[in-house]
Amino acid sequence: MKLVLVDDDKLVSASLKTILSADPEVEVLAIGNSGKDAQELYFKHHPDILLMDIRMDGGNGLDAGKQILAKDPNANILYLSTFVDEDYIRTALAIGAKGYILKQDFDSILPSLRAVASGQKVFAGEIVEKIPTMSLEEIVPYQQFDLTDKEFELVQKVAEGLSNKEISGALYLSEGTVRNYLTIILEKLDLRDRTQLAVFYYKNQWDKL
Amino acid sequence: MKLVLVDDDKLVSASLKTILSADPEVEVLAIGNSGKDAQELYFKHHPDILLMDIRMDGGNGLDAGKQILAKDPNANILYLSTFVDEDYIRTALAIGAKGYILKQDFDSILPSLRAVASGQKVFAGEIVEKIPTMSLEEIVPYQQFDLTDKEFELVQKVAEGLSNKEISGALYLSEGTVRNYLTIILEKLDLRDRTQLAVFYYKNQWDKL
DNA sequence: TTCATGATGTGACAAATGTCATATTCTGAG
DNA sequence: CTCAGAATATGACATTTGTCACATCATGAA
Repeated sequence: MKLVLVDDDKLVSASLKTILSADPEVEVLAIGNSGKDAQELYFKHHPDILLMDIRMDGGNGLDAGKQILAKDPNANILYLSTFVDEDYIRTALAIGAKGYILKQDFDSILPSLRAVASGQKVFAGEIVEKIPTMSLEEIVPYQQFDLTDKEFELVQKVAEGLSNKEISGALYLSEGTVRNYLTIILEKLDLRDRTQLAVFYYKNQWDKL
Repeated sequence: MKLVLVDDDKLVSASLKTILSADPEVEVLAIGNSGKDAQELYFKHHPDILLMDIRMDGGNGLDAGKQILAKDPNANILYLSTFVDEDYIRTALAIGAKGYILKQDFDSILPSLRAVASGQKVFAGEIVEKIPTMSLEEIVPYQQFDLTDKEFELVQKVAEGLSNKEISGALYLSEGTVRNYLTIILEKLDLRDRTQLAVFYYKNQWDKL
C-alpha cells in the first residue's frame, strides 16, 4: 500500500510516517507539508492513497484535493483532521474524498487505510453519530462544479446519448437554449464536447447516484 | 435470489426447481424449455439470474442469451451444460454471460448462483483446468458485435473523448478513414453518434477489460 | 417603480461530425 | 501471376454541434 502523507505540522507527518511504516504492507513514498505539495507529490508518485490534513497553512487540503480529483477522479484521498467540522466533512464528501478520520483515533488510521485501499469509504465513528443532521445521500457530487440542478439534468440527458433536439423536447426548452446550457456546462467542467461530457459522467460514476 | 430456469429437458428443469427452492434464499420465478422461453421469461420477470442450458431444441441458449444481453447488458446469465465444449465456453464468455458450469457439479450450482448474484463470474473447475489453450483474458466481449480489433481500438479512443482528428493522430490514420470506421462501427452497434457510442461503452463496462 | 438578475430564446457562424461514392494500395489464396 | 477482398484514403455533402452576441421576459429586492 503506497502512501503519500501531507500535513503542515512536520512533527505530525514525520510521526505518521514512522508509525505507518512499521507495517510491512505500508510504503510511504513521500511527505508534504502543504496543499501545493499534495498536488505535486500526488502526480509525481501516484500513491494508492493520499493521506492529508485538512487545515494547513500553504493552501488547505480540500482545495488541493478538489484539484487532484478534477484531474484524476479515481484518486483515493483520505482526510485526517483534528476536528469534527461539519463543513469540512460535507466538502470532503462533496469533492469525492474516500473518507474523513480523526487524528485522535490513532489505532483506526491503519485499518482505515486498508478499507480505502480495498475500495471502501470510511468515516470516523464519531462523525456518523454526531451529525445525524447530514444526510450523506443528499450530498451531490456535482455541486462541486457549481452546476445548477437544471444544468445537471442536461448533463444526464447528454449522458444518455440524446441529441440537442431530443433534449430540448425532453426538457421543454428550445434547441438554442439547450446549446447555450451545453456551452456553460462544458465551460464549467473544462471539457470540449458532449462526448467528453458523457465520458466524464461515467468515469466519475455520476450514473450511480 | 430470484431465478428463471430454462432447460429443454423438463425433467431437469423441474428437478432443478425442486432442489434450488429448498434453499429459502432462492425463489424460482418461472421455468422455460427453449431459447424463446428464455427471452420471454427474462423480460417478463427480470430475475437476478437466468440459469439456462446451452443445447436446446427450440433455439439454442447462446443465441437467446446474446439477444437478451443485447437488450440488457447487465443481465446475469449463467449457463448450465453437460459438456466441456470449448466453443460453447468461448461463445458464452464472448456474449458476456456470467459463467459456465456443469450439471454434474451438482453441489456447486447453488454456490455458483450466489457468486454470480454477488457480481462474480464463475466457471467449473474442470473448465479452467482442461482448457489451458484458451486465454480467458483474450476473449473479448466486443466480438459479439463483429467488431474488428482495429474498430475496437477506435471505439476506445472515442470513449476517451478524443475527436476524429486526435484519433487519426493516435492511430496513424487519415481523418477521413477514422470517419469511415466510425460510420461502420455505429452501423454495427446500431447507434447514432459518437456520444452514444461512449455511453454504450461505459454502460456495457467495456472500460473494465 | 426601478433595477438587477436569472432563465429562456434567436440568429449567425465556424467547426466537427456522419454519410456516401469512389479511388488506391496491399496482401493472401489459388 | 492474378484476382478478390481488406485496409486506407479522398472529396463532396448535409447535419449537428459549440460559440457568441444580443433579445425578451419574469421575478424579487431595493
